[in-house]
Amino acid sequence: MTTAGRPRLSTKKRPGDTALDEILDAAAELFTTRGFTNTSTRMIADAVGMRQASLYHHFANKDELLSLLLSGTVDGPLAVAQRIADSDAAPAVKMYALALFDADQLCRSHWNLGALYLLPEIREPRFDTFRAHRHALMDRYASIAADVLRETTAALPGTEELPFRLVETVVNGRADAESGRDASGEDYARVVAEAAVRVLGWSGSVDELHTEATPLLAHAADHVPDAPTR
Amino acid sequence: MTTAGRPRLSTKKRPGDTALDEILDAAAELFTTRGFTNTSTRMIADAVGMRQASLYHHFANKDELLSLLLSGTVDGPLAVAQRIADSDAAPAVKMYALALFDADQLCRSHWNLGALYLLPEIREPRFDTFRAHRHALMDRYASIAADVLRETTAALPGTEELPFRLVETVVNGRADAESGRDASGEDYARVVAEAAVRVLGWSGSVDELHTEATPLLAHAADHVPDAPTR
DNA sequence: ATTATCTATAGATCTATAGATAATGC
DNA sequence: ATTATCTATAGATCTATAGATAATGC
Repeated sequence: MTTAGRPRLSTKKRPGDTALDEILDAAAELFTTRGFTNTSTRMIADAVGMRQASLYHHFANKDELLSLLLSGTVDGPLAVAQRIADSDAAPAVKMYALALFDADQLCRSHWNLGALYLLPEIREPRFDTFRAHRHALMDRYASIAADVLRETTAALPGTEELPFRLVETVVNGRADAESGRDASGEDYARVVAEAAVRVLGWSGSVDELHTEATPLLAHAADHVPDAPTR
Repeated sequence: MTTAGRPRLSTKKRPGDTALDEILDAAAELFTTRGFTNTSTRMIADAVGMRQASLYHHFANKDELLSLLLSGTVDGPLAVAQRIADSDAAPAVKMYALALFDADQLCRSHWNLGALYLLPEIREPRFDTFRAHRHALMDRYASIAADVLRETTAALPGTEELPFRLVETVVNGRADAESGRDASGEDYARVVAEAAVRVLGWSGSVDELHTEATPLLAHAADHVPDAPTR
């Protein structure tokens, strides 16, 4: 049982139900490790096992490929952040839960998709709807962080930016690990989530936070179209 | 009073005593904002005010330009880290001082030079002497962090990676600020340095740390060829 | 007939080299 | 004579389109 269309010269090399999924998998690997401009459509085609020109049957241009990957990674976290913010949990629990969810997702995705945020190319105007979504997520973090700070001792202005930045560091850790460095412990996500509340001056028990965050997350992450794990 | 050689068609557009300095200034701006492969030698030449081919009188190839910028940014911090590690200050003071020095330098450099570390291209083997230097710096951080952790309550494994990662976040903050987001408070460096000891469970006074770190830094940073501020 | 691939290639880059030119320095 | 620029261009890409081909679906 094959499908319609002329057969490929090469056998299947990538996971995915559709040709576009196979292409996105290869593009994710190459864009995150080599960068966007430094990855040619020929390299993607070779990694998929089809001819360079054949790619264009599945998308309009190279930019669209990056856009598809980007939109798959922000929408989930943003929806989860919204639900966590709307819950009636304590601020520290919200902060911990949000950081844990995002850090965990960044740790577990098959390719280091968070590294796409670091690509210089996404600062060009054609990607600014993506950047707007990402800034909305940053604002959620800052708002919850400010709530936590109100309950602890005075901190320097700018401290509310730290939790979001800490979560982002998962990306750097994975990138360095891939270029020949020992992997940062298997649950670096918990390290980051704990740090996110510690930098806000929260000094209570993290085990308790974790216990409270778990059911909150189970609810918030329910039915949310999360980023592809592979 | 001009100099030897055929005159340029354009007037001087960049700071620098030599043509190479002018070129490096333009390359620093373009590589940090647009990326390496996505910046053509023609763009650099236009930004300097000379012809594309004329650039090659001052360096052998585009890679060398990036190498020159990279080596200017790690050597200073590594030397300072060495002197701080060799001092007899308390571990928390060392950690705070090191983080403050690096974060401050990353904040103040004319262009966001730390963003060069995030370029995917530097993972290619031709840049691995740079990566080795950078890993040496990471090891210094981890070693001092481990000393601090030994004096505080037990933490999850992997926690000793956090101070280095926190310092790196200065780069992300500046990059986001440049693409149209409010600048993170003027002394974000102090926020980061404080966070670096807080995530290690250190709960004493940061003002005291700062007071002790200042003379240590004055000595450690003395006669060190630091990164170009402009 | 429709679909998904293939081959071939146009047109636009981009890096780096070759050789001419216009200054200063001796 | 030496230096730093210039003009011109070779050779190697790279993206995207045009049109042929080999399957399935009806």
